[in-house]
Amino acid sequence: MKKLFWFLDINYEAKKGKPEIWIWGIDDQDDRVLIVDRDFPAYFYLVLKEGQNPQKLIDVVNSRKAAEFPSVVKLEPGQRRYFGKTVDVVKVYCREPDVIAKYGKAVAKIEGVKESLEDDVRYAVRYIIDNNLSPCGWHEVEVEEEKNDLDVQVDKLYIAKSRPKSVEKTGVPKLRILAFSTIAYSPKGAPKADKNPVVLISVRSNAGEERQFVAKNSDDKSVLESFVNYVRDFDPDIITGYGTNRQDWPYLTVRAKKQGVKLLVDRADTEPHMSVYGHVSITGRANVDFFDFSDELQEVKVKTLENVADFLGVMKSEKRTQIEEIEFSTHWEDPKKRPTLLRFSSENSRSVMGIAEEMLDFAMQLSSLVGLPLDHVGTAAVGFRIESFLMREAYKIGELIPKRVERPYIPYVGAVVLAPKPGLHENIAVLDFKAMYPNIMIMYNVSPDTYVPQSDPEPKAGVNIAPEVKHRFRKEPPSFYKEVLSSLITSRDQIRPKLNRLDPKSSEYKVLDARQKAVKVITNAAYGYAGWTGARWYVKPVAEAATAWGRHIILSTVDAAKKTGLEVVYSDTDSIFVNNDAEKINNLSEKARKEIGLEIKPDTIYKRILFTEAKKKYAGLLPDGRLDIVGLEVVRGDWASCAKNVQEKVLEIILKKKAPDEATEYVRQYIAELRRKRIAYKDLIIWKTLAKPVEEYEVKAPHVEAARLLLNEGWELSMGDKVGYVITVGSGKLYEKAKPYFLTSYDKVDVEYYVTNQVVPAASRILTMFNIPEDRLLPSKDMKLLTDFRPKD
DNA sequence: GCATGAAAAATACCC
DNA sequence: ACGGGTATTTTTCATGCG
Repeated sequence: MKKLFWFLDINYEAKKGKPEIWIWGIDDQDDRVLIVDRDFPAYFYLVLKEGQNPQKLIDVVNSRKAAEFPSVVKLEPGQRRYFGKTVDVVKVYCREPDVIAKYGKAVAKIEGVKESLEDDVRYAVRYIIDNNLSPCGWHEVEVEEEKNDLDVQVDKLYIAKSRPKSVEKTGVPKLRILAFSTIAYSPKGAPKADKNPVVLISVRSNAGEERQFVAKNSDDKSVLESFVNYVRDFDPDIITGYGTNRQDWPYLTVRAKKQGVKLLVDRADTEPHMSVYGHVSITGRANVDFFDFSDELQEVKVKTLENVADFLGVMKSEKRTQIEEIEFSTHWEDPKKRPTLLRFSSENSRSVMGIAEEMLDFAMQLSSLVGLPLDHVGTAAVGFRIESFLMREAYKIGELIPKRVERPYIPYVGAVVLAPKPGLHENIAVLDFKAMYPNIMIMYNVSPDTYVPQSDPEPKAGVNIAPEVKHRFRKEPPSFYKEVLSSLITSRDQIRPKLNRLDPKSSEYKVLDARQKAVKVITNAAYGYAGWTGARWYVKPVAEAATAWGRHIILSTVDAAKKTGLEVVYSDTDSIFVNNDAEKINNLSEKARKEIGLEIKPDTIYKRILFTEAKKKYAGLLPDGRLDIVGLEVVRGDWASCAKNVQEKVLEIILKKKAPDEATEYVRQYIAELRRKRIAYKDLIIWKTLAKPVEEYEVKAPHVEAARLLLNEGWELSMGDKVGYVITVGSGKLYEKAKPYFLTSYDKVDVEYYVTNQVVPAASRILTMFNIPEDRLLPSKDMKLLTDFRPKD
């Protein structure tokens, strides 16, 4: 019979020495199904040296089969492409997927064999690639129903009688989604899984059901058991949380072991386990940690659950309960405070569900586009997402997948940035080339498979030669990147008009918009991937040529703009800022289309814009009255809010009223308030990322010393964590005065540091442009305050 | 021994 | 664990003074 199903998860099992692919899905009857494919061969390729006879090599492998390669079941000669060149290969089929890495290595040493390829492609990945499956997409497969004697939690179990095939059907079945959040308790310091219990687990389903499992007498055995029972009972397709891959799951795993509870939350009667890219795998369900998608939200600087939820406008109807981690213990211990902790935890699980509602579509579209299962795609770094996408595309055109190899890093020249004309400018248009690098690669056929090394003769069809660097790329046939990027751009162009016809609140709109975003992310990252030394398809000249053409294009555009009579006040990479003269702009864009072959169009219009001397920093007033602030302290996460708020206000006064004196007065007032400690404590916190383990730092930096204090108190910190600190009074170096904000208090804060090193520099950056020296920003001693309220902390 | 300034380390931004 | 270009702060180191 034919079965239609939506792809949720995939895993590989070895049953009695025979590999099985298990695909977990949901069918069009809303049944949860497991489809088992027992008939998919593992394989890798041998690439032959030029002029070798494939049959000879097949004979050699066969003769050594009994001793060395017992798992080989078939050897098949053929041809593939490798970096655009046709090569002779032998496809080596093996009974067990686990041997291919080992066999590949051994067989590569045989005389006449150049190398082995694709022996580093995992079995389940292989299955997705070869069958062109789309995670989070619909498929059709010929199946036979089988009795469920595998003890898996599904409605139906099927054996695949054909390979699944992706079908056009859109939409997502009615999924059961479970959000959860946990709270652990330790009397002092950060909770440690080996001794401190999980006293509270809050769950929330997408049907709106809310539950809390609360420990009695700080014993978490029943909490764990109830949680496991609830999960099994609710049987979610997606289990989601925030920070669960790094925090909750590992913690729960240790607690469960400690308490002798089996954490059987999956559909196959096994416990959660670590999988590739540092994600926790829960067989048969998708474990999605939205912290892994928080990079997408560049505006959110400190990626806490609260900040992300607030940014997305989740939980807007109510005031949030805020409890610092350090206060969990007192809240748990105090019967009066405990209800607040329970409320806090419940709000957390609701925030997670809210975030899921906002971001799950994107996660699914990305998963479906790049071919990584939903639970993997979040933890995979950008480079691996693209690579996964490219591996699928390569298979379709018979291009072999290069091995991952370590290479030295050699820098190359990137884009041009022109010095801005400092000061205020009125009515400025930003013209930019849309998707410049992808379009360059398409136009000049720039790709790993079309690159012609210096030593190679020029191909018949001719070459495109990059300016400056002189790298050559075959004009024909259409390159790998060209095909891939063109189809991405086309698919996005097809989505956009559809969006205009839909209600932005409809689910159809949300899905399409998410698709469009996923496509954009992948398209834009292709250039960066090309220049990444870790890439399988790394070819430095590809990235180097793209930027060389980019420089050439933007510089000739700047030139043309000037000739047309436009004044260019700034330019960065693919954009030029000019006076908003519609006719001249039209001329220019017409000229660019004809002479360069790329489209340059007005994007943003600024009623007024301010540049300082610095590149990559400016602030503009938009037609609707909003400010667009770029690069300045206001948009940086590593400045205290007090400095950012003041700078923003200064910019607003300058851009809207052109009143530097008023702005100066504002700063003076603010500083007077700050010196009286009337500015909120949280506005003094400076957040910085811990980019490596504390021990590896070569210098004593404030945030590193603050991190050290946290570690001494038993808090856990790892790479990528943000450290929030304040500067306290005292003598010596700055790093000696930096303290984690929740281990000190306002009365110890050195407000003069914030005046001198935060507020004044941030304000001065702008006001210097209007000849206002720093000392004019400092209030006189007897300055009267406009406001007079009691200090708050 | 110490002030001074340049260099290095570190971070976060822009596109 | 996608690129290079850029600004900025703080620490660290080298230098020269007397």
